[in-house]
Amino acid sequence: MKKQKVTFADIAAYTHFSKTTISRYFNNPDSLTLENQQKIADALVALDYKENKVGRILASGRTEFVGIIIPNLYMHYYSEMLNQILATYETYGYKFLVFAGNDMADVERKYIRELLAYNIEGMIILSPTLSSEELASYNLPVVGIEREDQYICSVNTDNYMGGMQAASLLKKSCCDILIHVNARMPETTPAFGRIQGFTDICRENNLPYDLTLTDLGNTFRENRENIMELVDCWEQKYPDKKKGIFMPNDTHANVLLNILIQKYGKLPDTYQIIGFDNSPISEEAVVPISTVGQQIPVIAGEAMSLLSSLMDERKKRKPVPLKEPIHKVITPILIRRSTTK
Amino acid sequence: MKKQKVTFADIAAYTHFSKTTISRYFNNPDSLTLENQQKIADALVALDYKENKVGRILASGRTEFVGIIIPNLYMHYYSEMLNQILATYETYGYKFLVFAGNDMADVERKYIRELLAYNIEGMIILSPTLSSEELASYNLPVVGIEREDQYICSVNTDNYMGGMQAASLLKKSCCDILIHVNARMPETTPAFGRIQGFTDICRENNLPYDLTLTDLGNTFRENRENIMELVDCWEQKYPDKKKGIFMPNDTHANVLLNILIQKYGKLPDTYQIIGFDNSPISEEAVVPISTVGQQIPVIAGEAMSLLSSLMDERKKRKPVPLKEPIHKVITPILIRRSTTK
DNA sequence: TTGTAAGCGTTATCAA
DNA sequence: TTGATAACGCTTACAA
Repeated sequence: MKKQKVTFADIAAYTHFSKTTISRYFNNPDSLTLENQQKIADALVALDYKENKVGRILASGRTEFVGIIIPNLYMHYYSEMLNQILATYETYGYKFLVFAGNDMADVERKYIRELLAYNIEGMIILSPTLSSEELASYNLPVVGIEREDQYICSVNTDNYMGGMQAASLLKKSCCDILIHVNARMPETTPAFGRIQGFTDICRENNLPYDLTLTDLGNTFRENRENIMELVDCWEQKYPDKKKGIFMPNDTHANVLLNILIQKYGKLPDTYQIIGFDNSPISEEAVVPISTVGQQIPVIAGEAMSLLSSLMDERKKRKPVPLKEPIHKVITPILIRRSTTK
Repeated sequence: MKKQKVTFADIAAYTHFSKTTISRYFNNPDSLTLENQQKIADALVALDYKENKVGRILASGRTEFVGIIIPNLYMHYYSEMLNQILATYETYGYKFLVFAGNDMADVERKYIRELLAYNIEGMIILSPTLSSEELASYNLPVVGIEREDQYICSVNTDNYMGGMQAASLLKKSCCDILIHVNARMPETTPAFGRIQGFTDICRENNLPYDLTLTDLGNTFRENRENIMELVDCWEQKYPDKKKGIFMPNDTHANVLLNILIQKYGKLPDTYQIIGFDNSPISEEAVVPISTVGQQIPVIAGEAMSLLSSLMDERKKRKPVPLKEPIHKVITPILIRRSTTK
């Protein structure tokens, strides 16, 4: 068994064509006669040729690589998004170099440097760590997903709509007080729209509401403790009132649900809960949780579609840079399960 | 702003050294005088040089790419494993090209062909789809994780030990009947060891046991329906008996738990449940679920350590191929929570 | 429709 | 310690 690989030169020698013709066979086969195409095809089989894209990259500059920076894969939202992005390989053919940044700015910068060293053609950024201004400065097609996006293209869920959907559902459930728990965040974060959508609906309908902007912590244990405190607080402030609670995501909604069930043996009629994301936990909870569902496959598809067009534009002889970043918005889907009436 | 990139040639011209010397500055700086190192360092800054690894790959053949084929990222086990594998970048510097195969053999073959075209140096395979014999035939360092591994190196959880741990815990809980639910699988699958470990403990201790080897389906709905049937069946076969149930994973354990709670309002004393994996759901369930915990970070680390050594060996002038594949085994950790006494 | 020759940005081999 | 030169495998003018 020989170690050396078959190259265009070998095929050329074997078929008595030039390397150029072999290259053309792969990139522009119609420019060869059918007969010669066949000859080369036979030679490929005879020599057991395996393509080598590194030479091609060097010569053409096209790597077909896209870099992805995610915060982590621990959260289902990110892993499912990555899953769906990877699946676009079938459509666009781009290969993905994946890094998990874990919220460390310098680490992410290092990853980006590494990605650039491999001549990636574009990036998809799910991580919120680096500013869109910095990302834009790399002068490379970039699409952000659900993160601050002032200077870069992006695809986001319509968070405002999601907030409205949640508030409207709780309104229909005849709650006395509508409560939204979320992290404190800058107004430039897409998720900020949820807070606005929620409060706008409450105000429009003169519904009493309570906005609890607080950090619930990073571990399950912290989440649990913080949410238990919130429950105590609500029961003091709103005894006997029917509470409609919009949690920042399904994981936290599930924690709340379990706390209530552990306390009362069941979900009391005085509580309605709605989550966000439609992650598996919302369906798999003891009481299936109503939620504002993000359309992850659609978001991933749109992100790659957008990135692909940016990368195509850049390959043209006369690329026209965008005057303004493009922002796509995907409507969430309200999913009614058993934690709301 | 110029588009063209700074190359070694530019640096050489700027510093009046040769390209070779510039290359040496990066690969073997000690062979230059400190003074000249400084000159070049200054030039890099002055010219804003960005390294380009494509040329290096072409010239050296070292891509520092590792291919990963996972079944999907939907299941927490896989996404967390990927997370931990990606994290080894900090240690080994290998970049990861990730594909999700979704159980389609031909698709996975296509992915592997693509990976080989990029001269990857090795592969980590979590997908069970292709036989280890086929994987070995690619003549590339390969490490399998928790899959059939006759002809390839691998890292697996000690499933036999896991099965014993589960059975022992249920024994301590004084169950009248020990039940293990799992899929029917070939004996070459690592998970088969769980069944053996479980039954061996039962036999050794003369404990009555019930092995239910059945396909629970691929969706939550199917899981739920199938497990509800199992519950009915058990209650008919073992009325009034204390049932100790070892489920194939935490997701299924949680489904069982929820079915019981929905039926009885709480987890009845006549049921003990233990899952497998220690995935978040086991901790986040209404009643925290006891489980046999897989040490995912350890497995990922060992897999890359093993793969790295295989890849290093292969780079030597006189590589010595392994006579036998290396199989590493990682001990699982029993985690006792509230579904067992 | 096909071929020639010059790159692409590094590293490797020799020689000095 | 440094340099000249030839790879590495493919693409791309330009020519025929």
